[in-house]
Amino acid sequence: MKYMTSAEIREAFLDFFEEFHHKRVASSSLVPGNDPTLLFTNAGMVQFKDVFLGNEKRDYVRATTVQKVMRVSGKHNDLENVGPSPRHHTFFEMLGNFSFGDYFKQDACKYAYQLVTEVYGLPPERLYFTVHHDDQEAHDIWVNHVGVPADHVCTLGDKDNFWMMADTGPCGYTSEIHWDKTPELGTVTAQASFDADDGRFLEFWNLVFMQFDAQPDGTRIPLPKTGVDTGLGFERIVTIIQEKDHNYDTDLFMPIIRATQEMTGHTDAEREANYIPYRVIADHLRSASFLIADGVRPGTQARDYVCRMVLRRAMRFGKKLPFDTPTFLAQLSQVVVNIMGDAYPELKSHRDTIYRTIQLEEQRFLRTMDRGLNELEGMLDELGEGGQLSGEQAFYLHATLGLPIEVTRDIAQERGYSVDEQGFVAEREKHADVSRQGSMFGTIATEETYNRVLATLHTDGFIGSVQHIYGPDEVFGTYEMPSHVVAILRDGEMVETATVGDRVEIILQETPFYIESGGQISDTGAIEGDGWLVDVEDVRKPVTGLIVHIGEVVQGTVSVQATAKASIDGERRWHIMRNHTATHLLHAALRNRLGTHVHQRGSLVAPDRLRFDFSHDAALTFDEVNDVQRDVNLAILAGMDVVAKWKSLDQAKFEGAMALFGEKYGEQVRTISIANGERYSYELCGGTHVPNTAIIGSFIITQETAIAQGIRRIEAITGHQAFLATAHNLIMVRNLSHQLQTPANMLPDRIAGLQQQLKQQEREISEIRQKLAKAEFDELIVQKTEDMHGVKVLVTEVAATDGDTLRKMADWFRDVVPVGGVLVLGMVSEDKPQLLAAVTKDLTERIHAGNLIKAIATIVGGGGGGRPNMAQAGGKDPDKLNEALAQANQFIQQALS
RNA sequence: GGGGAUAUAGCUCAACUGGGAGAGCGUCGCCUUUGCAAGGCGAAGGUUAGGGGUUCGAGCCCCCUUAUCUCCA
Repeated sequence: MKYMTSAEIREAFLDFFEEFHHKRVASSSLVPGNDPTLLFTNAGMVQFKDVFLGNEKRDYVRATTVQKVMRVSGKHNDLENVGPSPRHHTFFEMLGNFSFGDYFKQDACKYAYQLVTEVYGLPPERLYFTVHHDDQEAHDIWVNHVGVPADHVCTLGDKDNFWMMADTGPCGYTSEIHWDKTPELGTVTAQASFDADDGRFLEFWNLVFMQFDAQPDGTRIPLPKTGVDTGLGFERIVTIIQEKDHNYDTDLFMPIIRATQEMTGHTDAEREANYIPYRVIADHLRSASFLIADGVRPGTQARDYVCRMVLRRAMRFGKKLPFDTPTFLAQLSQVVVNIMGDAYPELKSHRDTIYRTIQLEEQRFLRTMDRGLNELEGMLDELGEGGQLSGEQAFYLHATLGLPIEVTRDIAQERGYSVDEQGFVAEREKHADVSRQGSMFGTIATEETYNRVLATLHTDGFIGSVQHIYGPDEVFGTYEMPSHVVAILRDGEMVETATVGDRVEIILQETPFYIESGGQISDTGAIEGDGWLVDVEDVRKPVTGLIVHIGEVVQGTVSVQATAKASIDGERRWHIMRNHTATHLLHAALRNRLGTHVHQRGSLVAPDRLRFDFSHDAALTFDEVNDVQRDVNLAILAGMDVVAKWKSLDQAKFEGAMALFGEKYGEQVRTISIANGERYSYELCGGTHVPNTAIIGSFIITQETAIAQGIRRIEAITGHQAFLATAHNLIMVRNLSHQLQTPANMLPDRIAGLQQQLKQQEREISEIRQKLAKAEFDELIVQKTEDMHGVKVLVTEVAATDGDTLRKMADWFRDVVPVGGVLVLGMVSEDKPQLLAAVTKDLTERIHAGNLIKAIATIVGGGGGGRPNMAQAGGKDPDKLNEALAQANQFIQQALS
C-alpha cells in the first residue's frame, strides 16, 4: 500500500469518478435546506433526496461528492462513545458516487472494486464483501463479473444489508465492503465472524441499490428507474491507507491533537495516558468549526443546541487535561481551519467568526459554571460529614443551572462526598419523558397520505412539475386565475366531493396562491366555481411538489374535475408585499450601518408586520435604530424599482446576490434586485414584492430585542399599519401637549421637570412631617416614660402617621434611652390599628419584642412579628387599641418582675 | 415544542420563618501620598422587571406578562 495524505485520498476519489463521467458536486451544507425532518445532513445522499424521489431534475445522471456529515443522536451514535471509541465521530466526511436511473449494481460494484484496489492499492486478499441473502444478483456480480473469490463474499440479513429511506418509497439491497484486520485468521471463519459481529472486519463502504418502491401495505414493487447511492467512510479509508489503528492517529486529527499537546506541555506518554480528552477535543472542535461555518451558533434550540453541547463537552474534557487557558478551544479552532480549509473554503472565509464565536461560548460557559458551582458549594455545606448529594439535587444543578454531572461528581468527591448517580439518571429519564410528551402536540402524521396523493396525481398526469404559478419576471405575481380541482382531501382522505361546512384541502392544477416560504406567509382567498365557493384560510406544501389549499366549503358542492377560479385576497397581498420589500431594504440597511457580518437568521412577512432576525453581537443603540430606520425610509422615498430575474445560481452568486444560509437552491434561482441606477439590495428570493419601493409608503421600527445570544430581532410596520401608528401617536402627543400646556417639542423637558419637582416635594414633605413628629414625640418621651423596676418604659398612642415614621420613633427613643428601655407605640392609620414594639439590646433576653407584639396584636384582631429588638403588627379593630396598650403594660410588668 | 430556575444600586451579589432595602466593586467630592490597579473620610445612586392578588404588613407567598439562564425533544 502506498501512503497517501487525506487530501490526496479525497481528491483521488473525485478524480476517479469524474473519469467515469460523474459530475463533481460540492458538499451541501450541514444544515439541510427545506428539510425540517432532518437536524443535520447525515448522509451523502441527502442533497439528492428529491432527485431520487423523482421530485427534482438535474442535468446530470451521475454525481460524486465529498459530503460533510454530522451525527449526534441515534442508537449507533451515542455522544458518550466519542472519545473512548477509536472511530466514533460527531463530524465526519462521506465519499460517494450516485446514479440517478443510470448505471446499476454491476457498474457500482466494479467501480468500487477498481478504486479500492487500483487507486488506493488495498490488497484484495484483505477485502470482504457482504450481500443480502436474497440478493443473488449482487453475489454473482462480485464473484463472476468482478472476480472476487466466493469465500470472500458473505451474506447478511435485513439489518445489515437492506436500506429504506422511510416506511414507504425507494428502498433496496445493499452491499458492504469490509477490511480484514486480522487476515491471518483465514477465510474459513469469515462468515462466522460476520454473524457474530466480532470486530474482525471494518466496514468502510456501503453500496445502496435502490430498486424497489415500498407500498403502504408492505409489498415492494420494482422501481421504474433504479438508482445507486454509495457512502465510503472517509476517516475509515484514511485509517486503512495510512495503516493506523485508530482514526485519530491519521493526518486528519493528529495536527489538532499535536497543537493541543503543545498547549498542555504533555509528553507523548502523558498524552497517550489521557487519550480520551484529546480525542473529544479534536472531534468536537471539528464539529463546532464546521457548524459555525455553516451558520449555526451555540444556542438553546435544535442545531444551535448541538453546537453548544459539543463545545461545552470539549471544554469539560479540556479541564481534565488540565487546561488553564480559558479560550483554548478558540485558539485550537484555527488549526482545524488550517488543515481543512483547502477542502472546505467556507472554513477559511469564516475564520474570524469561528474564533470569536467559540471564544464567546467559552466565556459564557465559565460564567454558567460559576453560578452552578456556587449553588453546589451551598448544597455541600448543608450535608453532614461523608454525606450524599441526592439525585434530585444533582439533576437540579444539571437541568436548571447547566452544571454537568461530571463536574458535580468531581467536586463532591474532592470534598469527601458522594452523589446518588442512580437517582440522577432516574430524574433525567423522567425529565426526558415529560419533554417528549410536550413535543407530541401538533405533529401531523399524514406525510405518507400526501405522498400517496402526489403519486396518484402524477401517474394520472393531473399535475405537472410546476403547480405554482406566478410570472417568472413579475415581482408581484397574479391575483386570479382559472384552474381545475384535481383532488379534494377531507379528514386526510381523498374524496370526490365536498359540501357546505366541510373542512377540506383542495389541490388545483395551478394556483396563484403564495405558499409560506422565506418568511412570507401564505395568501388567503377563495376558490369558486359553478355554484360553489371555498374560503381558503391557509396554503401549505406538505411534501415537495404538492400544494394544498386549506379551508372550508361555504357554498354549494365542490367536486373533483370542476372548473374553478382561484383568487387571492388582493389587498392583504399588497400589505404583505410592502412588508417583504421593506424586509429586503432593512437587510441592506443593517449591513450598510452595522457591517457585513449581519446575516438573516429568520424572517416573518405578515400583512400587518414584519420581523427580521439577524446575527449581530450587541444590542443596537438608539442612534443605530434611528439611522437604519431613516436609511430604509430614504430608500422608499427614492422610488427604486424592484426587479425579479431568473438566472443560474453561479451567475447570481458571482454578481454578489445574498443567499440564505440553510436554504436549498436549484440550478436556476430567482433574484430580486432593488436599484435606482445604483443597486441598493440584491437577494435570492422567491417571494412577492411591490414593483417600486415608493409603494411601501413608510417604515417604522417598533421593536429591537434579543432573540438569542448573538442574534437580534427587529420588528417593523409599513404602509397602512405605519400610517395608523403614526396617526395614533400624533394624537397622543397632541393630547399630552394639551394636558401639560406645553409645546410638543418641550414635553420631555417638562415631564423631567415635573418628576424632579415631585421628588423634591415628596422629600420635603417627609422631612417636615418627621420634624413635626419628632418634636411631638420628644415631648411624649419626657411626659409619659415610666420607670418600671429600673427600666424606662413608654407605652402610648401617637397621632396618625406612616409606618416609616413609626419606626423612626423607635430610633429617637433609643437615642434618648440607649439602654434599659422598652417602647410600645400604637396608632390608627386609615381606620386600622398599627402597633410597634422596640426593646433596647440589653433587655432582649428578658423581653422579646416579637413575642410582646404577638401577645397584644391578637387583641386588635391582627397578627405581627419581628426581631427581638424590634417588631411590628397591625390589626383590624381600632377601638381595641387602648386595650392592647394596657395589655402591653401588663406584659412588660410581668416580664420585668 | 415541553420542563426547571432567575430578575434587588452602573456591575457582582446579600437580605434567615413575611416585619427598618444592604455589601463589595465602580462613579463623584474632600483628605493623604514621590509613585501605584495605593490609603482614609464622605456623598450620590432603588418604581426590588411590569401588572394583579393574599396579608395589619410583601423584595420574600399566589396568579399573569416580559426578559434572561438552563436541560430535554
